Amino acid sequence: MEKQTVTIYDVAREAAVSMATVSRVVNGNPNVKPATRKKVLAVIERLDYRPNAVARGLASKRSTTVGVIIPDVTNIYFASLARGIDDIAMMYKYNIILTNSDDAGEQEVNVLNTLMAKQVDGVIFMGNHIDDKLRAEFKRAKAPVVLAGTVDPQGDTPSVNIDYAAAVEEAVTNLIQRGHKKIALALGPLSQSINAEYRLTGYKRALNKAKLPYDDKLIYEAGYSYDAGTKLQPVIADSGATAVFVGDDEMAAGIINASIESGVSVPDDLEVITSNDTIVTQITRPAITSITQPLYDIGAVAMRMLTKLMNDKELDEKTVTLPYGIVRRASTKSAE
Amino acid sequence: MEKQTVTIYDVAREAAVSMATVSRVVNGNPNVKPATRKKVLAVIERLDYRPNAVARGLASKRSTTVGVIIPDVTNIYFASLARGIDDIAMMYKYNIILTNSDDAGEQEVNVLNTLMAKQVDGVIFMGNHIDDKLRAEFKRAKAPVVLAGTVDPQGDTPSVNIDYAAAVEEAVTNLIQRGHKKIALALGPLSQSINAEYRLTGYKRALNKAKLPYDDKLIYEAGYSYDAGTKLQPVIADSGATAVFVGDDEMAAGIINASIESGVSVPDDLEVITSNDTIVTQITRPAITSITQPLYDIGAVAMRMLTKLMNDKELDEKTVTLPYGIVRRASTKSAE
DNA sequence: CTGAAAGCGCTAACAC
DNA sequence: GTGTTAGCGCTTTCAG
Repeated sequence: MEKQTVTIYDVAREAAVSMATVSRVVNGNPNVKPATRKKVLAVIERLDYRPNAVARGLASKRSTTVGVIIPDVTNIYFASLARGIDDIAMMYKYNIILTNSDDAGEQEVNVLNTLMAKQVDGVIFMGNHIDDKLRAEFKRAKAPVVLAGTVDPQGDTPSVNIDYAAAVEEAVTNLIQRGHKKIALALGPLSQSINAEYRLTGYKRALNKAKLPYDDKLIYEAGYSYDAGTKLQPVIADSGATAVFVGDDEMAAGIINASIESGVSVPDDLEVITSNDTIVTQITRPAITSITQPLYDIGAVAMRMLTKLMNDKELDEKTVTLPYGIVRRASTKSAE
Repeated sequence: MEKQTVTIYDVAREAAVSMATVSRVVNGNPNVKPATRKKVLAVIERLDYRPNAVARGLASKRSTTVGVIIPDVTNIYFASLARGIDDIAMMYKYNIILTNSDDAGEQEVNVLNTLMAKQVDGVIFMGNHIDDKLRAEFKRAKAPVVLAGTVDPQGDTPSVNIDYAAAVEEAVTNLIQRGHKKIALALGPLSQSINAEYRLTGYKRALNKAKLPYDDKLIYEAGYSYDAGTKLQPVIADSGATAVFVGDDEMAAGIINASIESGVSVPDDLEVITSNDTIVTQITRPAITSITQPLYDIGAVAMRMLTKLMNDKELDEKTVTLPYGIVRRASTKSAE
């Protein structure tokens, strides 16, 4: 009971025109007499003809699909970017091939290659770290690549981000102004440049400006998860820190809940500021003060840039920096 | 500076064999003498040849990509399913074209059509409701469709779910056994069969078994969000209900936080049970008792079923029901 | 075990 | 405006 597929040829025959003409009306080419267009459209309707995108892709060398590499769809931060990406893609009639990479370099390279094999017209890459191998693959790829919510210190690849260093600097400066001397920094792996080169830099700058000493015992490396946060909390408590900047919302939630359960008051004994302003920051009690990022827009802007690149247009700026904010909630004390 | 693409023809020429032979070695067809295979492989390596999946798709009529329709990637429940889907897909060498539908019927139909145009070999559909229009499209589609975490009361389409009615019945029965007489039910739109036909049914069955009266004033319809929960809470409080079953974790979190902030103690004044056991249930204080669902597996099993269908194999069962559980947390009192 | 050749369904010059 | 004609890069009979 295989369903019969009707092709452009069938339409051409029934409408008594050539394939070329049918192709023209399907693609909205203006060089068709209204009468013929109407006739063809009628046949298309009657036969319920749907163009085969694969054939079209082979002939035109454009697949109207873009690859999206994401560490894990289940991560709300990246999923939010993905939503922005998909909405804009859809607006421009592109589809998204979405693949999870688990942030693993090898997997990222693999995935990139299968995407190229599928002839995607471009790719949007999200990840926590970019190494030389990956950078080389990006260059080698015959389709443009844009980074979303992902930093590359080398800056070769077009990207959309906020100024992570400045955001952390501002948050930590806030903390310092409220009198804190020992401020902990809880990050994901320091092997990732977002942590080692951006967040840490912002933290150091804030300390520096205030002439506070830098103590690497206050820097903590943990996983991006709630459990990582609960495990880290006692260590932070032991350090004597009275405030902590956290690189991930779930981790921050873990730190807060573990603090309270062990009798450490937030914000009285420990102020907490986190990074991504996901829904988690509103659910905890106290709710968490956070850097705010235009997550959806980061994805959306990245996709817009990609459409330009796919059409061989110039980019106004290669490295786009979107504005961030800081939203105060109950995990920090009010300013003096 | 267009990158030159090397084709199967180039490989054939360089290896002094026919395209057919190259095709055979690329596809692992055993009918190739080891020596020739080796020779071809060497050339492939040297030329850095990568098969063009689009051309392959056109010739073979299999794109090795499946479409995934999801209400919103940003929704952790569906994203978890998507992760299971992608992992299994990858295992079977399929890629995923992911599209957001916002649960909107029209958009779902559109998206399904563009997926078919892209010649996907199958599609996995996730959504909160299936209407006749959609059902008709599923039938009309020339590629198989499997529902994941999505019920269709008609049961025509293969699907993977838990027994939502039984789960709610068990949860509510629990509540009843602890002495509750007025148990509220907070659901998403009753226009969706998951709510109107499954959860509500389970709720009624529990009441019935316990010979408790059914009062439709205790049934609340709200959005799947934290804010919807905070807005709903005062209404529930006014109703005099001493317990509530909630259909969405974020909504439950909203109810809990709003309760506590308005002086209603959870679980003493109001016991709360929710549905999806997402990370949210662990972050609130009190943490939320929940039905547990094998989210990842629902996606994974759905994808496994789809691979069978795509290879014209029979399904052992068309409607798969995976086991659920109930995990007790602090939002409910311990059993007597 | 290998090759020749005919498409897959569509686009894109190029004529007319 | 419209038709003709090559392919796009690969799979797949069908011979041999």
